Amino acid sequence: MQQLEELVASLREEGFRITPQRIAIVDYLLKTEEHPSAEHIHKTIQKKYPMVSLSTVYKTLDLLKEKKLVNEIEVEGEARFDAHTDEHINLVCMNCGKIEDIDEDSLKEIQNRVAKKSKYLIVKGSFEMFGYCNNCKSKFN
Amino acid sequence: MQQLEELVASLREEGFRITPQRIAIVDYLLKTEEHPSAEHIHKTIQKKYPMVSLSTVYKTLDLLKEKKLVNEIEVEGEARFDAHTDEHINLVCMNCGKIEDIDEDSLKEIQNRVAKKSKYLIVKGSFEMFGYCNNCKSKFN
DNA sequence: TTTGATGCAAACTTTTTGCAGGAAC
DNA sequence: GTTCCTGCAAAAAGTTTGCATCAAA
Repeated sequence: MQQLEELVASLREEGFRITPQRIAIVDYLLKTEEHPSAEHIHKTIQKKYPMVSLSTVYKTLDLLKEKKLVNEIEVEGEARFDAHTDEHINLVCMNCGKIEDIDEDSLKEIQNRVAKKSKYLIVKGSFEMFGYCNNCKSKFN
Repeated sequence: MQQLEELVASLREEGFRITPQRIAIVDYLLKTEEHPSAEHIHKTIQKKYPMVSLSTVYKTLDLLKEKKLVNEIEVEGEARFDAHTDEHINLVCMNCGKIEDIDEDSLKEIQNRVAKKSKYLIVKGSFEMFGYCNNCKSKFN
């Protein structure tokens, strides 16, 4: 988990200006485990910082994605964001919508095998698994 | 790979009507390896069958998804469709946009491990890997 | 003949863009 | 003071929906 100060420093070093809006967005992304959508980020940080527009959220997320400081995953036609940039599997609960991360040591191994088999140069993997979480699964057995 | 006749029979058995539009869509999906978008399906089959509207494509895709006769994957905010419903890894070339399938025997094993670790009931996995295909990769080394 | 399917147009959702004003440097 | 960023409003892109018409059964 990165610290706010580190991320802000990275942005400053790249020549980007540090604005209250950017701090609010980055701060929230680092603290949450929710894999929020742009809309959700916007609504949440508006409680604390009412002066952040949705388009600024989108523009900041683009910036952070480009600098590899956040990852984007797609769930049901909506982009969701995650400042935990280590490779992991996203587990999506099809009932309550929760997204959980799982570190999975064998991911790298799979990527290597696929690379060998396909002759692709693999840059990243996106692993989403869908199912029912521990709380919800009793309803679907 | 399923045959057109089988798929059409499945639909008929479920009580759905067999229309020229549905045949055109299903026929194209079975023949292509392109993982087309709805828009692309529409454009392509219009050459042969000019009387297919985009909303019918969407409605038919919804039907096929529901009946598990096609899978949907998201690439860059757009839904892409695939009649190859066996579990596999989708390899997306970040240069030319091609999507290739790879059967990967260890997928099931990974799913089992993740299920055990997370206590989730895993229903399906979506595995996309992004990189550069054999033709494009020389440009990115 | 009786549904269910089609196709248009309009609505909706998520994301992107242009630009004038404002804030960071 | 200069340049980059913000936020509005408008547009774009992808998808869904309502409804009158049409065709499969």
